[in-house]
Amino acid sequence: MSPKDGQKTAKTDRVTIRTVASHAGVSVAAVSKVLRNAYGVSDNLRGKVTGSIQELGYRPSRTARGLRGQTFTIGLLLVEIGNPFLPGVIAGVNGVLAPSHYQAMIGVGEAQTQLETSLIETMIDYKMDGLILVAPRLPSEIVAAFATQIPIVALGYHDASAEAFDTVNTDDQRGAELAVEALLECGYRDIAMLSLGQREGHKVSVVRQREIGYRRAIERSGIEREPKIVNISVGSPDREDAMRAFLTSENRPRAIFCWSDLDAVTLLSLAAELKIRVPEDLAVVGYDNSPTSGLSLVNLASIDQSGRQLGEMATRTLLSRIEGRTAATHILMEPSLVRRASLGLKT
Amino acid sequence: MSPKDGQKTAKTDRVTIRTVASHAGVSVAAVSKVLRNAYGVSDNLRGKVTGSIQELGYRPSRTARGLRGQTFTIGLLLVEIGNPFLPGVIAGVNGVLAPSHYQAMIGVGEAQTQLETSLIETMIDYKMDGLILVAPRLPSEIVAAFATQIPIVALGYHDASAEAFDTVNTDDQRGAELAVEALLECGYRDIAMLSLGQREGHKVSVVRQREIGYRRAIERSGIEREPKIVNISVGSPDREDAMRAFLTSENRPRAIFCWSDLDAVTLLSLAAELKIRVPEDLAVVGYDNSPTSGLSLVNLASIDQSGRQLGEMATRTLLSRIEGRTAATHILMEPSLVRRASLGLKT
DNA sequence: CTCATTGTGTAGAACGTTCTCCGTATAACG
DNA sequence: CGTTATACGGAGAACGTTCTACACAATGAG
Repeated sequence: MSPKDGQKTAKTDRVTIRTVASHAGVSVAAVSKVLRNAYGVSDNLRGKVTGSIQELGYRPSRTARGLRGQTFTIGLLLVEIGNPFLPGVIAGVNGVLAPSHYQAMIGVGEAQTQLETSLIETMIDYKMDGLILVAPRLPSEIVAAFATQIPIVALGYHDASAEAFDTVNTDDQRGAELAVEALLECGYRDIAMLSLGQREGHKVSVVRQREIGYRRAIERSGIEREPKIVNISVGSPDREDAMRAFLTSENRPRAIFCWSDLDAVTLLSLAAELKIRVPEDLAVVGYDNSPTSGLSLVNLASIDQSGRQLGEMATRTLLSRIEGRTAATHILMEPSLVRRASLGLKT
Repeated sequence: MSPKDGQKTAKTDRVTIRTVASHAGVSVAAVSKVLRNAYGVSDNLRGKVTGSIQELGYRPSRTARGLRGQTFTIGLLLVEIGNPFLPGVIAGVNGVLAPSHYQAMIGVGEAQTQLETSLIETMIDYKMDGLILVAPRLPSEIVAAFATQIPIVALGYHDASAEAFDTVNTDDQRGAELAVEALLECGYRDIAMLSLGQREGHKVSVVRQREIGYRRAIERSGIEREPKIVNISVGSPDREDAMRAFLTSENRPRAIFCWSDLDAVTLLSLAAELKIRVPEDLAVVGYDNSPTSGLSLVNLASIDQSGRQLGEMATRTLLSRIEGRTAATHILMEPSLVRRASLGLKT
C-alpha cells in the first residue's frame, strides 16, 4: 500500500518537499536531510537535491517545520516603536541574522503588558526558536515563566540574578556616572536628574539603574548637595507643564542629567521658549544619542549606548542558547559620552 | 556525540486540541468547530468546549493551523524603521486588530529589496493571512506576483491601476499642493522643492507624486518662475554638503518645500549653522509632521499624513479582502497642513 | 409509512515537514 | 571467509490542526 501511487501533485502547484524528492529521484527523507544538513548525506546526493531545489524554486513551509522541528525564526518584542534607540537594535539583530538562515519577526507591544504577553504567546505558538525582549516593564516572573518554554534574551532589563534567561545591557549605572562626571568636570555643582515617575519600582528597570549611578556619582564627588531627582512620567499630559515648572522654579539646578533624550530634547525646547540659555543658564546631558540630539539646532550632549551593538550581542547570545547552552549569561556593555554644546566647556 | 542528546526537553504535556476534546468529552472535530465558530454547534456543546479551553488554558498552535487553515496573523513589512511616520501606522494596525483575534507580525527590510522579498516570502511560508507592505521601492511586478499568493495592501505606493492588490495612500500630490499654496499665500514667489535622487523613476513612488503636485501648484499659480527641484539622495554621505551648497548658492530660492521632515529638519539645522534666518531668509515646509518638527526649537511647518489613519484604513482594507473581496480598491486620504514658524506669516 | 430535510456531531484524511528506526552496500579487520 | 564497523539512504510515524464526508436523530411533508 504505497501512498505515492496516485499523482497527488496534480492537485496543487505548490512545490513541496515531495515535489523536490521526486524531481531529484530521491526520498523525502533525503531532501529533509539536505535541508537541515544532517548527517549521512553524500556529495552526490546533496548535489542532486540542491539542484532540484534551485530549479523548482522550492521553499520549505515554515508552518510545517514548526510542527516538528525548528522554524529558524526569532521573535523580537518591542515595547513601543518610536523609541530612538530601537532602530539600532533592529539593525543589529538583522545584521547578525542576515548571513544565517534565521529571520526576525517583530511584535510591538504598545507598552501594554497584556498585548506584550499575548504577542509572546503568539510567538511561542509559532514555535519560534527564540525571543529577544525589549520590554522593560514586563515583570520578571512572567519573563522567567516564558523562559521555560522558549529561549529568551532580555534587552535593557537588569536582572543579573535571572537563571532562566539571559540579559544584555549597557551599564546604565556607569552611563549615568559618565554624565554626572562630565558635568562635574565642567564645573557644575548643582546637578539634578530628570527621571521617570515611580510607576514600577523594580530594580530591573533601566531608569532605576541610571538613578543609582547618578546618586553614586553625586555622593562620590564629595560635593555638599544632596542628589535631586525630578520625576516626570513619560506619557502624562502635563509632562510639559511639569518641565516648565521645574525650569522656572527658584533655585533651579544649573545642570541636569535626563534619563532619556526624549525628555532632554523636550526640555531643551521648553528652555528655549522660556529664554533660558543652554548651556549658560542650564547644562543638559541626555541618554541614547538619538538622531535628534545630533542636530545642530539641538546639540544635546548624550550618553551613547550603541543599540546596534546591543542588538548584535543579544542575537549572538540567543543563538548560542538555541544551540544548546543552558547556563544563563548576563552581559554588560560600556556606554560612552558624546560631548555636545549643551554640556558646556571643560574647565 | 551530539551535545543535545542529554538535554532533550522534558516532554511537557502540551495542551492540544485533543486534550481539550477528551476533557470536554467531545470529538476533536467539535472543538475545532467551536474554535473557528463554524456551523453546526449547539449552545450546549459550545459551552462545554469553551469551559474546557478556559480551564486548561489551551492555545491553538499557530503552526498547525497554518498547515491547513488560517493563522490569524497579518504581516507588516516596513522598509526601514526610524521613518517618523511609521509608528503611527503600526499603532493604527494594532488598534484595528486589537479587538479581533488577529495579530500583526512585523518585518523590517532595511531598505534592501532582497531582504524585503525574502521577508515577504517568509511571511507567505508562515501562511499569514494577509500582508501590509510599506515598501516604496519594491517594483510593482514583484508586488503583483506576490499578490497572487496572498492578499496584499500596499501603503505609500501609488498604483491605482493595480488589479491584484489594494493601495492606501494619502493624496501626495495634494499634500505638495497644500505646501506650495501655503507658501504662495505667505507671499513667496521663488519656491523650490527638495526631493530625492532619481534612483528609481517609477511613478509609483510617493516622492514622485509630491513632485507632480509641486509642479502643478507652481504652474497653476501663474507665477513666472519655472519649478525648481533640487535632488539630494537620502543615504548619501555628502548629503549635508549638498544641502550646504544649496543654502549658500547665489539666487537661492526664498522658500522650499521638502519631500520629508527628515530632510527638512536637517536643512533647518544647517541653515542655523550658516546663520540663515528661518523664515526671514528662507521659509521651509516639510512632510510627515514628525515629532521633531513640533519641537519649538525646530518649529517646522509640515504636511500631516496621519500614519495612524493610514494604518487603520490599510488594516480594514486587508481584512475585507481576507474575508473574500476580490476587486481591487485604491484609497486616497486627505493630507493637511500644520502651520508653524518656518512657514512665515500669512500676508 | 416513507422520504426528504435539518440540525448536531464524529471519523479520518489531509497539510508539509522532521526524525527515529532500519536496511543495504562497502570497507576494514581478524 | 566471516564478522563488524561505517556511510548512506529510505519508510513511515509523528506533529496539531482543518475540513470533507458521513452518521444519526428528530422533524415535516406527502
